Amino acid sequence: MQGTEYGDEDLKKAMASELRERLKLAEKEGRPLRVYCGYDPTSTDLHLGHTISMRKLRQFQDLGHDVTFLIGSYTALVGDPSDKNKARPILTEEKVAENAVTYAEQAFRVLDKTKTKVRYNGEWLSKLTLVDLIRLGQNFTVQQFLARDNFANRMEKGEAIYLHETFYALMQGYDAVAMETDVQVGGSDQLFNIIVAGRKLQEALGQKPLVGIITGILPGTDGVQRMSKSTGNVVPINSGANDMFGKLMSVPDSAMGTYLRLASRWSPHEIDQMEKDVASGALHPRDAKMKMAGDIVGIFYSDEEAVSAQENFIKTFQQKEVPDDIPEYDLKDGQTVLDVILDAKLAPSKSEARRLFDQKGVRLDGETVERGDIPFPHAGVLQVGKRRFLRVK
RNA sequence: GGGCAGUUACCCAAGUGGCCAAAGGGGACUGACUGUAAAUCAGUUGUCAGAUGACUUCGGAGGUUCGAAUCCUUCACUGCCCA
Repeated sequence: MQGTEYGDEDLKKAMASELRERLKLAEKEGRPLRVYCGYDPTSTDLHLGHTISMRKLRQFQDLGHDVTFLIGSYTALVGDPSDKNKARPILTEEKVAENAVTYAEQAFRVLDKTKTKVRYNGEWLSKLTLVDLIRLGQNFTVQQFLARDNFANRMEKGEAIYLHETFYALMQGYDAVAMETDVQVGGSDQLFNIIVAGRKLQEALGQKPLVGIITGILPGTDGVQRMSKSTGNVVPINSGANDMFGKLMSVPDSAMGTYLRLASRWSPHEIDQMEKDVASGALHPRDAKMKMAGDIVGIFYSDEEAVSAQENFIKTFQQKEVPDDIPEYDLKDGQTVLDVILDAKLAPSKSEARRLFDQKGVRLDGETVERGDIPFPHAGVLQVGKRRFLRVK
């Protein structure tokens, strides 16, 4: 039950003991537990936040259980109201299908491909009739839904709560039924969907209610808000080791503990020790964060790549040197510095580029370029801001 | 179906005829500093133009006015109350 977050001790105890029971039962029946976690393909890229539950799945997998990576092809059409204070725009079926393809593939950076079942919940949800849906709805009261945090908040603020949003929990609950789930993994924002909807529906339909494994929620690079694409604070898992390392280094110190606990490979004991060392001054906070970044990068890439990402980072940001692999650009006749910046998309508009010059944010081979309307002086490395580099030839 | 309130830039939000390219906050970006793309401090944050200039923007479309984010008409959307 490591790294779990129920927000309620009693619930946690109950779930832990149910899990023990369930394990015993499964052993008696000589079968592994059926474990799943669902992911709605609402964007093309998975980020670190998604992987917290995936790593839990991986643990079950390593222990020999039967793990399903469920792609919420149907639930994505509705949009989960859980993590929102706003209704999510409804995706088209084509978009969902397109996203779904890239999802599983990225998931295998964490999960064992040979032991993972990939399924789509459209498989059974598309077959439900209106009557079926109504029957499912009979198991819940409106009050139960209105009591949920997110709905209650929106209610209070006078924001719209659409009727279709309430279907989401029913759909997810039905997933559990369709797969005869023993264990469902999900973030604490899924508490209602898992513990209330899933368990209730299973019971109502004559199954043993599932055991919910509720993981903590990873904050984004701002260190406060939940990691989510729409907030723009994500650490993508597919953007390269260097980028991932850098993004992890930009996480504020205050969120380091959460990151270590949820996303690193260290045991709680090792993490406690690390925090003690930082507190006592034995370990520099910057170095602790580097260790953290290196470890997490190592999970998705390799430890070698993590080391080189770290070297790259030190070079670029601590010693302010030019990183190794940077894009190249062929200078054309008569181009000004401004032209090059716009053409290479180092700035989105002329006005913005001009501001960068005013703010001394443009350098060529380390020398500040004061204005953009001059012909490009000479070949060299053009740096815009801290992070954008271009080798101009 | 009726009544009332609302829709402002990436997000929240002020502005109720000219002093509005539009306060404030968040975010983002840049710089300084540093322990890092952390923290802190300062600046920038519609587009275009060799400055004080031009153009587009305040839900959509029309209109009144010398002049509209602000007034009127209409349409769309949201909330609340009544049914």
